Amino acid sequence: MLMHQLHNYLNAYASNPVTEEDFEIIKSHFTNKTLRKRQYFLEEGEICKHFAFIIKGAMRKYHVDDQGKEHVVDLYIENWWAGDLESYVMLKPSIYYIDACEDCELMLITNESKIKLCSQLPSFNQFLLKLDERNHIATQKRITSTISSSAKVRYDDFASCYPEFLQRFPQHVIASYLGITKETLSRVRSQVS
Amino acid sequence: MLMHQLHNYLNAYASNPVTEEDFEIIKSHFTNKTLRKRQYFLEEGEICKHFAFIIKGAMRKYHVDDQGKEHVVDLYIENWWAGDLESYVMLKPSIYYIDACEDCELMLITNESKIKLCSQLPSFNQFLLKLDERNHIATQKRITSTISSSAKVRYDDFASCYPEFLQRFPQHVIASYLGITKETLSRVRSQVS
DNA sequence: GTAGACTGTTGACATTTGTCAACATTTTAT
DNA sequence: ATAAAATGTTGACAAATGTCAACAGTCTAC
Repeated sequence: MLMHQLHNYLNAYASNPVTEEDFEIIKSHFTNKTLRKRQYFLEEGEICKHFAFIIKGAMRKYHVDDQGKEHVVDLYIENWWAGDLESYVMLKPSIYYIDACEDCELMLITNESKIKLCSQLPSFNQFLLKLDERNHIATQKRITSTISSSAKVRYDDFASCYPEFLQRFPQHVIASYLGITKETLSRVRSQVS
Repeated sequence: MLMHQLHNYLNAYASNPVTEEDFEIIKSHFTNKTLRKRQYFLEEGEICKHFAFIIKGAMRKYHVDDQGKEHVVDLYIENWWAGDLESYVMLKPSIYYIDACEDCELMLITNESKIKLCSQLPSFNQFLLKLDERNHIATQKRITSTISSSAKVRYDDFASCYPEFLQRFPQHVIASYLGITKETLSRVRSQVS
């Protein structure tokens, strides 16, 4: 049963293990969903009603600008969370698309369920705090890298930090995530490090 | 007494107001500090023992690369928090500098105090969660802008989003925050919007 | 199995941004 | 009061990256 993957994941971040009973409570707040490759989880203009815990598969979040160009903002694989927080908590129409880059198995949770879970289980609340912390740190690093480094250095950093992502996402998606064109990425890759 | 500014700030983010008694508890976990312009709050290699709530003044966080160049990662003014989360929670030497861009009055809190406060007062925990949420959303927008837009558009967005910052920080600091040189910013500013 | 989409590479050239140097003003320290 | 540091602008040129077009290989849907 794939559900236990979330249990393992929670335990990896909790200060003390999540009991079976607590996990039953947690489980009851989630629903399951599968997505085929290239299907949307969220489209621009929609409200992001659920956050998705990825059991299996890969997804990306991107923004389409006024010239119709896609800009990849986030990449997700197993054990990550996908969603648009601003839309989720403020009930605002999202400016992002989220779609599946591989067939996906997801566990979904609404904001109401999340809030209920947080008040019911302080450990779940703590877990979310830690997650935000970790996310904040990673994002800070990404910004530092984006404003400080050349395309080549950014790619090399990305490749050493997330080697698995190179196998899971096509190059033009990674290029967009790094804020460069697919042509520049192709050229940068052919240079020796 | 400047302390009440923190109280107001907490109330602005709490789902229900913080009582006087609760605020006394909160206050007891903070210490005061003043910084003169250009003094360091944190230097590279140090562990960030405190987070600072800014009562008055302006600060910046920056990274110095191998070529000795400064890259501004964050700008802070009144009612913002300054610190390096990664160093703070993991007790790792920081790679950042944080210094005062104006004379500052700060309220400091250690990580132990923060943790204690969170378990003592669930409302303080909730408050931090909301703050992280808000921060996450702002950071997401910054990344979207950085990877998607030209120097001119990034500056215009910044100027309309944080007009006050233009008055409080010198141009070369803002340029660095936007990931461009001061010369490019100077040229971009002289173009009509 | 075939047509069309998706992916990745390369070349020629354009555009954006950076680099370096010079200079003028303003602010700061003594 | 004065020298030094910080700030902001401009010009000439260089480097990085983007744009557009052509092409080839792979995957996908029917």
